[in-house]
Amino acid sequence: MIKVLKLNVREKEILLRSYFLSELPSATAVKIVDHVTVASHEARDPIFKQGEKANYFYTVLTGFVRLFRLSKDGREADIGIYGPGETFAEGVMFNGGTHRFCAQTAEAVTLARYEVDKIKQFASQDPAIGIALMASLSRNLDQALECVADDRLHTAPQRVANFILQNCPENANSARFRLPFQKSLLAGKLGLAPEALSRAFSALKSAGVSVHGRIIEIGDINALRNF
Amino acid sequence: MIKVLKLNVREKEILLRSYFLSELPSATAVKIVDHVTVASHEARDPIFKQGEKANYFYTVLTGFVRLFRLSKDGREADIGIYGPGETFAEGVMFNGGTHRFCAQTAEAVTLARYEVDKIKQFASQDPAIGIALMASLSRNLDQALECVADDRLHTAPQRVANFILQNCPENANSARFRLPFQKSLLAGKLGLAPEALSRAFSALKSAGVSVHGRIIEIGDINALRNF
DNA sequence: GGTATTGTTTGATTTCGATCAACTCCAAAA
DNA sequence: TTTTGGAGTTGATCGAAATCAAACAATACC
Repeated sequence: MIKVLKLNVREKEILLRSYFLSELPSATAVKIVDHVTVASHEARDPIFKQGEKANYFYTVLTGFVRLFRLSKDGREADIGIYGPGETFAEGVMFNGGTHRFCAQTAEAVTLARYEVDKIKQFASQDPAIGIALMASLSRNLDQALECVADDRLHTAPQRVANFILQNCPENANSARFRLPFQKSLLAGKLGLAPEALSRAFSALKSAGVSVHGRIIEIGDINALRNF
Repeated sequence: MIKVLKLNVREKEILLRSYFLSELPSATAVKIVDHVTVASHEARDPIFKQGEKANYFYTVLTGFVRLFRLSKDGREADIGIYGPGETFAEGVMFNGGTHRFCAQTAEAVTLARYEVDKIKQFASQDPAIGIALMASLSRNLDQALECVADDRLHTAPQRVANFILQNCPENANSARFRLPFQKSLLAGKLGLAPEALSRAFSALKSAGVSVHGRIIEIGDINALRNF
């Protein structure tokens, strides 16, 4: 069940700090925010399906969203997980207006929705909007290319190590953080079966990684870099 | 060895028909073309390396270019092959000005080079230029996501079948075409070792695919779709 | 034309991760 | 408290593709 609402103050703030809108002069950003609607989704809700006409693209306000391809035989492959402040499906503005992938909430989620037609119109008038959109597209493109390279070069434990390192500070040599979502979601993001993720965590014990529920502790960050 | 030259008439035409510039009103496209330089590369030339400062992005005029990640231990993973009319590395305009990947020619190649600073300036004045760049970014983003999904969902023979189908007409049920580049390059593009590509072609014999050098013949396109 | 070099195929072996099945753990509901 | 269901782990097996090695084909070079 989706509920469509107006933005509250808190949501406006998140949105203005998002990767997309934070690139813009604040007057421009505020103007765009005025045309945004908020959609509130329950866990496991479909947001759109591949093949559907695309009327919106989205920025996540709270929660996490899973973008995936559904194959003929019903299997799903994740191609991206998007969290607060991240924008997804902006590509539909330029690829014929049809969604190429499915999107689903991983949990309860609130989304900011941009109407494709309106934003297109804004972008054709103000170059700054195009530039902000390009920054978002570039970011997503880099992440996708990074993902291909990571899949092709690294084993499961190495990919998990890379993910952990992205959540560690640069300077310190030990760290601890909490996974922001379920392990099964992380497994999908890394292109692994849940069993393989579990085994990868076990393999990383020898590199000083210990896992308690969603809490990850890293004893020696440098050791992990060379795993 | 790189040679930098001015554009000749033929090259101008290819460029104006490229995915990037063909989105623009022709007056605008011509203005941009005036600021383009041409670089002529030999086979196996590096174009740029990951970590380098990025002064240009590129459209291929002739030949094929390989974009890849180089891992710590010296292995390479292809993340994209770009041919005539295709633009690559436009992302550097928005990600801090550093190349995240390596690019190398697969054979003798001529490239159109866009100066990042100049195009940024143009884009900040004319919204149409930003829109054309977004179209190019979207295209590359979609391809990258498609690649992740294909890697994760399909076996080697299925990925090869998909590639073949992309080079077949929609309507007919048999076809024949010539690979535009070496099989080893195709293997890399599909994330396979050359041996695996060879074996995949063998496996596709049973689906009516026969290979003679670079010539691929498909007896029953529909059969291939369900492989 | 012959020879070196590079690209491709084929065979044997190994490794990684998927899959299937059983079990543990935890949390929410009755 | 007991029960139920979902998430995660562990074990055993299987299959796909990498790797290593060698033969073979095609091409460029002298």
